[in-house]
Amino acid sequence: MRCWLFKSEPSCFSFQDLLACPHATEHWDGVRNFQARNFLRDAIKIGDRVLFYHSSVPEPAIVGICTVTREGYPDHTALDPSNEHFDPKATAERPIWYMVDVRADLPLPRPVPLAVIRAHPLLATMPLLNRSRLSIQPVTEQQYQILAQLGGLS
DNA sequence: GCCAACGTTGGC
DNA sequence: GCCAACGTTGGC
Repeated sequence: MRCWLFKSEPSCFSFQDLLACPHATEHWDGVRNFQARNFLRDAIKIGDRVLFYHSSVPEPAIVGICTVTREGYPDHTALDPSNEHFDPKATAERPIWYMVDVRADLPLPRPVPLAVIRAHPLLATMPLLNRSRLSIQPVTEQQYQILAQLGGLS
């Protein structure tokens, strides 16, 4: 099972916001980092698991589990001049930026704080800890199992 | 508000 | 293609 971690500032879009969407499904748009774009466009597949991380809050933490419901497709917000993520270099023919759709599955019974992740030897290698700009990042199966257990699942 | 990390831009 | 400057993210 492939697994990913998606970061979001809850003041912008929270896990609770995702849960409240119709069918709990929403577009994950607005990503403007090439490495993250490559994951969205090429690597993330339907059915992949996603850990939802809240950043820029007093206690940053992984707070919920999601599933990918649609694979990478052009991020239309890049073409909309009125959108805050507008990119004048993007065109319909060469979209540059991509997004996926995700569905919220369940909140973690016990959110896993960043401090706990940092303190765990097998989690301390996660890009989360030293790649602050990477908002979409891969998680190994082993890391996922550890995080699920720390989060109160299984 | 400060600062570390690091991606992007642009001059050469 | 190198590298300095700059901008952004995000923890604290």
